[in-house]
Amino acid sequence: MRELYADVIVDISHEKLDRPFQYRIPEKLMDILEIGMCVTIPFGNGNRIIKGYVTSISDTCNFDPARMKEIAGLGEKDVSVEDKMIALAGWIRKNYGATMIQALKTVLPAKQSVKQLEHKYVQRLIGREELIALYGECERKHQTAKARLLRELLNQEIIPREWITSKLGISASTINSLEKAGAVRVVSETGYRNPVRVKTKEEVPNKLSVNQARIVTEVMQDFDGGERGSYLIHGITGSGKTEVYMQLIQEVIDRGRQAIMLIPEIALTYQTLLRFYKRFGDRVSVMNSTLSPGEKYDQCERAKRGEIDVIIGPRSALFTPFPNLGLIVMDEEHEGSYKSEAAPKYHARETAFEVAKLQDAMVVLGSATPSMEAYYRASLGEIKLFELNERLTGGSLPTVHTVDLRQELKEGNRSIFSRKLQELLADRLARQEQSILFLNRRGYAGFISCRACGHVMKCPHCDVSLSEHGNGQLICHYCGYTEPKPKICPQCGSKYISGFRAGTQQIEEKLKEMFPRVRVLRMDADTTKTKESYEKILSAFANGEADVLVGTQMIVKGHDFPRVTLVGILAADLSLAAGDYRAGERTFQLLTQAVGRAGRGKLPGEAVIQTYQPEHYAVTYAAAQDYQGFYQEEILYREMLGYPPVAHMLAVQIYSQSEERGTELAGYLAVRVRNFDQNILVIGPAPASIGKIKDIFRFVFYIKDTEYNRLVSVKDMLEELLKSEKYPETVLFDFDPMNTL
DNA sequence: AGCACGCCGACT
DNA sequence: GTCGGCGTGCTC
Repeated sequence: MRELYADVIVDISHEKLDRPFQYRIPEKLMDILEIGMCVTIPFGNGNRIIKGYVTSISDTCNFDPARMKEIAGLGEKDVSVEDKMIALAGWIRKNYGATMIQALKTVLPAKQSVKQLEHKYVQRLIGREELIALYGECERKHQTAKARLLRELLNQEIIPREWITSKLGISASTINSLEKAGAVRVVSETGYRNPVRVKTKEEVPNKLSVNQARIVTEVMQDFDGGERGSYLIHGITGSGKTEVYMQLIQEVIDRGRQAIMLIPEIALTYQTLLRFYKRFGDRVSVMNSTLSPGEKYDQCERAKRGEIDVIIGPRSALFTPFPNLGLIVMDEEHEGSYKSEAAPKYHARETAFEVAKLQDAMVVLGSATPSMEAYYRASLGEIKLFELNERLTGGSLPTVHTVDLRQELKEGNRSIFSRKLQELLADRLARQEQSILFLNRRGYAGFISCRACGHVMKCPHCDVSLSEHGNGQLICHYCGYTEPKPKICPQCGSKYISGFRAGTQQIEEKLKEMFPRVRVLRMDADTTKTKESYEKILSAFANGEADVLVGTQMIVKGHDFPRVTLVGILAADLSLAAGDYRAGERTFQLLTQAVGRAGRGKLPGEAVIQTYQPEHYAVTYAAAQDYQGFYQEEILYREMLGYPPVAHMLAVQIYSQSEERGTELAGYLAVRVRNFDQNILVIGPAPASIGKIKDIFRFVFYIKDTEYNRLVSVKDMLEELLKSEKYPETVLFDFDPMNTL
């Protein structure tokens, strides 16, 4: 008979206990117990029974077997918010692959900072006379510790506990005995800091249009009927999705429930926040990556106590422990930043469905360019679809010109601006209207190569080309390695070594050559080191301090510029060249959103899409602003090749310091998968497309199957294998990866 | 966090 | 000697 052991974390909030303890699994639980389950265990010298959670199960014991205790039984589950959160961590671990500890860390706020901000105080409960009497008694009995504390309490009615234990050198047992005698009380006063100063609430619920109101009514009808559905609002930019979200949130609050508002990190601007503060006042709070762990913990505590009704934040806001959650809204649902980059690589959309299920809430997704996943689910009827087709401001969709760059070159135009774009730019400058030039950055960083021999300057630590920066330095965007730009080619000695000048800086320079008096603002990773500078550039442009805004990805999102009447997309198809299965989707989304930037105000807009592949469906449908058309064609392609969302995919990534060991392990794991299930499709292994980052070699293989759960069982098998045969390499799992590069 | 253990001064 | 307050350290 095989013995099994379980690692259990103890349900006591204290640093010293924040680690697993190993317990023997009793026979009756042998087949039932799973990772993530709640158990009761005897703990400490008194063997008092407390609650704990199973973080892993193994057949080896790492503790003196003679002293190891047995699990007492199963604990009650799903009562408190915490238990639901831990159940959620278990679900994440199972479906995305990670250790239970990692999963718990993503779901629960950092515990270590608890004691710093949850200030505990010792408060005097008895009157002055009584205190003096007690003090005298202690003095008489030579109870020095008590006497010291009581003397302090004579001057100060309430003293921070921390100060007592450190400065006065009095231990917990002394405080305890005084508490038992009824002389003092320990109170935990939590002085919360709201990270954003609360603005006064101005009641300005804008009147909803007929279409907007219809959505709210239908969703709330379902809700009141006891149905907890999922919804997708497909609304073009400017159609007023945010108003619908806010009204839904209000309705949910009116029913005594709380709401989570998910927003991509980059769109979490002060403007957006302000709208919510104005509507919900101090009942709304923000979660964001710039908050300290302590502040994040504060927010969770406030939510738990029912001091707030709404939380706004990026994907991590999903784990806010509301006592009575009613609604999760996910704006810009297609955004890639909703997928976690670190293990567990969970997707906030799928996780939101699970959170909603656990807490009896509903999910509302919204996007101008819905993800294939969301629209596919809608087509299966799993999600209710709403369309918002009209711009509230009355602005019309821009006229789009598609320019074939090959044709331009043939006709002798070697500039980065097509003749059409030049013409329209000149026209806008003359009319004093604003323009946006958008550079599709992917693979477009100005790399340096030799014109004589073709040698490309690469980072010695990572398998990527170095980019040129303004100051004559070459930099690696993965590890930050820099070196001076060489004068001659290190390969052949030719002096004709130079960059393809096409970064945002070069565009700015070219623009100034062409229109000497043009006022340009540039926005890219260089000019927006801080969040502040990002907002500063945007508001400067909104104030009309420049004629042209040049930038990458980030200018496409958020922010409304009513005076922009021209958008130029300089190289539309560079993201198509990336060659992974989401390239078409990403390109379509980027182009649609970029085009949508033009003509947001009263003036009609125009857009120029410059491309080498004008016939590509992602380009043509984006130019026509035709989401349906794009979806139909793209889903066909996904179906044919068995890609998500029609089928599912698991990327197994192997990171190793040694090239041979990495290759060997990747090969071995792939073979094990093939043997595990003959019918499953395994692709690879191969070195990752960036084969080396910071001197760590990267390998990857892919597994495809129509059933997600089959991939989960493959992952379980590999996790088991990796645990029993300890390897120094890191293996990560990525389900339905966002990119396969 | 809670509990036992062991040290040390005080008192029968 | 023993009683009891009080700090220390451990908990599978």
